[in-house]
Amino acid sequence: MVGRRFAGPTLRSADEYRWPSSFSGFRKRTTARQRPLEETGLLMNALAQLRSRFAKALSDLAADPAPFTAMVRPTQDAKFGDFQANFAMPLAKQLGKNPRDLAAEIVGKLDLSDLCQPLEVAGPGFINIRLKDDWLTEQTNRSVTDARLGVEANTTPKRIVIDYSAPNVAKPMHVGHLRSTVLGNALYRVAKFLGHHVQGDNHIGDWGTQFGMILFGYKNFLDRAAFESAPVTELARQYRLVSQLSTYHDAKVELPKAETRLAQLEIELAAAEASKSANDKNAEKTLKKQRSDLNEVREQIASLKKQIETVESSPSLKALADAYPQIAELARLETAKLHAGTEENTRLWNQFVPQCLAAIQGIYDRLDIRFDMTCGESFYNPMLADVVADLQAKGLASESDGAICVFIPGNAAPFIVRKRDGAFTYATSDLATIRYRVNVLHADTMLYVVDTRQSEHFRLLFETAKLWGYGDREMVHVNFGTILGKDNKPYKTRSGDTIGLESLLDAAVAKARQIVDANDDSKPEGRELNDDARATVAETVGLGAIKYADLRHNRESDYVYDEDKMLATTGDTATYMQYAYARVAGIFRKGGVNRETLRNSGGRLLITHPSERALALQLLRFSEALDGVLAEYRPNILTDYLFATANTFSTFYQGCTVLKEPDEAIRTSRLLLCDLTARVIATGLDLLGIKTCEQM
RNA sequence: GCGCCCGUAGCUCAGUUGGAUAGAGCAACGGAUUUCUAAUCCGUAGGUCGGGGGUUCGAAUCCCUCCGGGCGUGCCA
Repeated sequence: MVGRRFAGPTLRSADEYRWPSSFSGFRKRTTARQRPLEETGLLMNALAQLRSRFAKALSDLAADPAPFTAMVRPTQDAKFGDFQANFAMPLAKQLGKNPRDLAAEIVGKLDLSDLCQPLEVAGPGFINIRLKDDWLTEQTNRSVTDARLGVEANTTPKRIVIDYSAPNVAKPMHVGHLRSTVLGNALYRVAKFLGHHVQGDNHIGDWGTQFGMILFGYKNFLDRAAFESAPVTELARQYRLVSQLSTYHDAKVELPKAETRLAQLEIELAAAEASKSANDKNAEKTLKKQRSDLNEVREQIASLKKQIETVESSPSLKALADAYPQIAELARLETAKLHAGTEENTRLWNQFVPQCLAAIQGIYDRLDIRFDMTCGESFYNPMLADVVADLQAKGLASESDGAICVFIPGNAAPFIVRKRDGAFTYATSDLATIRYRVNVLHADTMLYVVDTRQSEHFRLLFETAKLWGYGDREMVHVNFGTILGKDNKPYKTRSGDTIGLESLLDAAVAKARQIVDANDDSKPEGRELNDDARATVAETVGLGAIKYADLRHNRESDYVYDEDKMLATTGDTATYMQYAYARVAGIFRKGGVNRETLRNSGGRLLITHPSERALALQLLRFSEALDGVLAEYRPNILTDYLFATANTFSTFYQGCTVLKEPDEAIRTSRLLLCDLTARVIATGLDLLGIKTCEQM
């Protein structure tokens, strides 16, 4: 299971975590808040502008025009124009009118002549909208000189806390941390770019049983020399060792039980098969279930045997296992002592945590992942007793079977905030976190970028938080699916171990290097990149491939980790976008064009070819794509957009000469399009946490 | 047992919350190049949106049911 949640190293004052008083780049925008959007002159999002116009026309037809203006959207097929309004049918029904007549009526009282060509009513009452080239060129000209590429910062920014990555710092990060980290970071960047006040919070695991294992290993099995030269590696080895021994003893106990159960299931199945009468659907179903249970137990047994075999095949491991039959209990004891605040364990913990964090930071640096705060379990630990007491005082939590639980109507499982043994759970910690995020950070919205398998936990958590008095805040479980191997099972090594994140990155970069080498070697005029440059490109391409593959899927789907596909040089991959960017960069390099000068040259966009219009329109839709990402926390909307943008550019570049264009005004216009394309692609990729190269 | 999720082209996946003739990529096939970077572009073919029923102007999308698969499920996080 993916690690998640565990607390900040040392207790820090709340002051450190207050919202920054200044958000440079956003403040100016917020002053425009009260003015109608069109009057600010900043609004370039065509869709928002159209909706706003339609809202006026609908104001005396519908009490609340919002749901209807939401039905103004980009067309799916260019033959219907650029946008379409689909509200006439439902609105006509509500008003008891004919939809086509209503559409015509609205078209009649709407003057959009500055924006688009005359509106057309089609089919049962669709209103088709096609932007005027004049308006398109005007907007594009504005974007060219706009640092924000025509994307308006939100006029009513929210305070958003995004909880992502959240590894257990006691062990190396693995493939299971990839999605939360990559997805969370992309959402973080997009939300920030759109003007929200965002706090990226790494809710690390630094207070749980894993630390007990490290402490036990350190005290009993430490290789002092190894620890002194590479402390984190040695601590990770200790964790693995203790965990392995403890698993071994568990497996020894579990194996006979599983075998008994297997035998029993086999007998039951045989009996059921013998007595089954033909065409009995219920019996068929039961049999199926039994076979599936049987398989499950067989797999469990195989896994247990493997765990046992691993230890017993190594004399040294076996000796350790025999010497410490109670190792799990002993490790738990170390955890308990840490929680109780004994001098030695506290001192060791204070020594280890910063070292572990520094190691993890190495991966974050490489992946360019940013957080504003790192508060995990240890940070919230002192608040937990009070959380439980408060829940009890308010009558929300009660004792059941020795544990303190919150029962949410409609949910069979209780939300356990204190175990029978008195220990708190991550439920308690999550509640303390919500209270902190609301009371101290003043969060309006709290996002949890966590594996979908924990959705039940979050349902209970949010329900409990609502009852507790935080119902006015938005809490969203931004859930995501599992990364699978090619066998369609959760991605593991052949021997069944989880895959370390570092080695995953290295493998992708190494593969990218081969591609970069092959491509550069085959250039008509010989290689262009020295070894250092190739290494940089390979790092950019390799890491970009991993991130993009993760982000381009609908987050809720599982997906198969396939290095060949994610690093393919054709198709919907980061490489394709990075290449599109490098091509544009090459145009400026080759033409000796200073892009800054170009932008301020006063040159205007001229539409002389369909692919120029298509590209300009596509570039103006950047803002729509970003809004789409945040509407449902789906970065794949941005990957789709970027792929379409790169594709539209390639088509344009195929059909339109740029540097070789003899007409200077047209050449300038096309250079402006190239410049804008490069900036949109680079910015879009950057918002996904993906880098670009000037040359590749 | 109960709960949640999924099933879309040969493969991998989108599908803007109910809109027009369901879209991409890969693979396949056909075409474009004395390359402003071909890591490219254009085109062709490929579908009972798991099956059935229902709701309505209109369904891949909402409801019911069946089939197939995944995940979770009282003291791990």
